[in-house]
Amino acid sequence: MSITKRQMYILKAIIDDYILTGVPVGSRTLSKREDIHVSSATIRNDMADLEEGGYLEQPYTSAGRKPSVKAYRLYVDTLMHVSKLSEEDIKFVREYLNYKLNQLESVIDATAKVLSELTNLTSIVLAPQLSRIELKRIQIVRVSEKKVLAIFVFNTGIVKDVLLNIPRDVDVPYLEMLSNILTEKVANLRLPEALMEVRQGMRGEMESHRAFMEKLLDSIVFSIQNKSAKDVVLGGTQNIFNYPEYRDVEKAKNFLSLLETKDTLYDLLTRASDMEFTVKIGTENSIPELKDMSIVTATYNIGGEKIGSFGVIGPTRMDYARIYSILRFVGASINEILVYYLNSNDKT
Amino acid sequence: MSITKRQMYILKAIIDDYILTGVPVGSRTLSKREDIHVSSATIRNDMADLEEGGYLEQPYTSAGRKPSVKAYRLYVDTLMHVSKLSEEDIKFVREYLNYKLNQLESVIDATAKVLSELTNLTSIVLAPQLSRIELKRIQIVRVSEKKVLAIFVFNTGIVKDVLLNIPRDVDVPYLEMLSNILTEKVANLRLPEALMEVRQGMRGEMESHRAFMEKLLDSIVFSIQNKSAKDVVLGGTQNIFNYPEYRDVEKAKNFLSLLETKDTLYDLLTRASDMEFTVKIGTENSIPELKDMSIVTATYNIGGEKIGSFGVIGPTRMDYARIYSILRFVGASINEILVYYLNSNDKT
DNA sequence: CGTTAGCACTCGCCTTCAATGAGTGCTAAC
DNA sequence: GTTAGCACTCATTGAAGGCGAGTGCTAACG
Repeated sequence: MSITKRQMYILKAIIDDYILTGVPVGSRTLSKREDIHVSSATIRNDMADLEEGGYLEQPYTSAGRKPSVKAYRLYVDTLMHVSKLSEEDIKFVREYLNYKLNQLESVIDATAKVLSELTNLTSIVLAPQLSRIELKRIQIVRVSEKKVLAIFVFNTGIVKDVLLNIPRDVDVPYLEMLSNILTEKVANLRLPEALMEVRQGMRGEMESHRAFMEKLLDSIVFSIQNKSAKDVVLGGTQNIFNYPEYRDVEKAKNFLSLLETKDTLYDLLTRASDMEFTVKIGTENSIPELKDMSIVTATYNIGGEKIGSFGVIGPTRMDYARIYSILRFVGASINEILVYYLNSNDKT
Repeated sequence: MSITKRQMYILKAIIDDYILTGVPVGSRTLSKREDIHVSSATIRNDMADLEEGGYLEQPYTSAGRKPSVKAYRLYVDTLMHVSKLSEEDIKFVREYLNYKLNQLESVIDATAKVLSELTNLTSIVLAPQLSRIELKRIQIVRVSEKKVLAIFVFNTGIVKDVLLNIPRDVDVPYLEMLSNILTEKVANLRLPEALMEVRQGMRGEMESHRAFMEKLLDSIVFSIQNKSAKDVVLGGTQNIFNYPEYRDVEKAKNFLSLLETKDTLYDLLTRASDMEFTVKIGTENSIPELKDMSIVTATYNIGGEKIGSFGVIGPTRMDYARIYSILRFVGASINEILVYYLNSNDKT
């Protein structure tokens, strides 16, 4: 059973219409469109075929048809027409992202905001994954009697620090020495390897160093691992209310609760961190709660390294074409900004 | 027109019942209570009096009565019976707060969580207000060719840092000198005064220092000011759905949107930062959107200094007595934890 | 005079029911 | 292969009516 060209055209028309309105579309509505010159009866026949092929679904006996997951998949893969972003949108992204350029986190926040504003969906942004970046240097600074600040400088220019309470006072030269030892061991390694290297490489060192370093490492491991929840920034969580099909309090509540368990979102995004783009439609998601939601993600880079990802989540009937171009442009913009902000040519 | 003792008792009964159920309470319901020995007719008479006195309201002609803002105010000020927190609750708070004790922010997050869990309301927690704490030291550390980390150590033991891009490379001794000059100028001053002091005290210094310091200061001012939104942490934002009266999507949406504009919440909390406890009931709030919500706040201290506040926000019919004791206990716990965590006896 | 029983009345809420209309499938004709 | 026509389906809408919780008022009672 093959699909005719006209049927394909009708399918696309149905998807477009359904994405726009969220209401199952009927044959008569379609037949009135200017670009369709066949009668409603003909369309009905085609629709019946498409339904048989698994591309359309009927919510109930005499409602119109709505696209199935299979249809959306086809749409995303081949049918949809990705147009350029409008001048306004481009301007909006540029201004918003540049305006907020003072801290790394602000870029993340601004991205979330921009995405949700442009797409009218809930946006998810994952902060740069430090475990993917090579370390350049570790520097330990004495802050007060029992506190030191461990500063991690990464090759991309990102700087991260952790405040640590230490059991006893240490003097500055000792910390400097420690910094040097650590830096030597970890330079050009990624965090996971660096941790292993230090743990193993410590065997030969003095016992007093060892205890201190262990504590240092533990704290770091803890604060890195513990970041999973913190690393996910959301935008436009209320946007779901714009969709009539989520006017139901129960449904909306479910969705919003899902967003609160950021670990799930974190997993979704990290898992997608290797692909430039991913589109998960409805049941294609492994998570049952997401069975009628879609997630579209993209990644952003520093120096060619994919270090984080971002995307949107919403009803399956989202405007994939538009979202695709938005994500593409926003991703490119983030790259630009990060390169500029982090001054990544800095190779001291 | 004075209120009899029995009327007061009935009023309290009505408030208690309404807080529990959210349904306007009728005379018959009350007359069936074991602690009330008068007939429904008598109660009706009393209710009529209380309504005249402005303590009760009728949603519509033949519904039961519900408490007015005036009634809640009376309840909070004199009527309510604040009991001790249950052992379970105490244990819950202790465990949760202590479990999360690794970073200052975690304490804030944990507080938000604990509050929302215990109260079933949305909690708001304000991070420590750095502008209220005296500085101890400023330390500037070179991180890479064009980046320095400005570390602010406060008297309470809190440490805050800002990453700054600098126009040209500077050497370590210069930064050390700068750190010393700055520290000397700002020690024991609060941030606002410190800024003024540095701005004015710079007049005599070398031009080259001046430019650098100005940049430093600007960045700090920016990052402190810009914190307003970041400094507010929410918990249990979905809890509003537990209240039948907020089953209406429109209402819930309004509430949730309000929570998104964190600046408003920030203002509310900072304004309440001087009072150990505040209770704003319904229209007592200056913000019209909050006209049928109540906000209860408390403060937490470090070394006797009120440095932050936290509280809950929800429908006017909240369990003020319970909330009061929860806030009191949580406040005390935060103090303990902060003192311990920050090692505030550290007076280097 | 405070309290109580009784009764008519009000009004939101729920259920029922029929009308509406968008949409389909099928058949017969073009 | 396409179209017109027609009978049928079914969610949605709105009106009607019953239900019941609750009130206000009046009269009687101790």
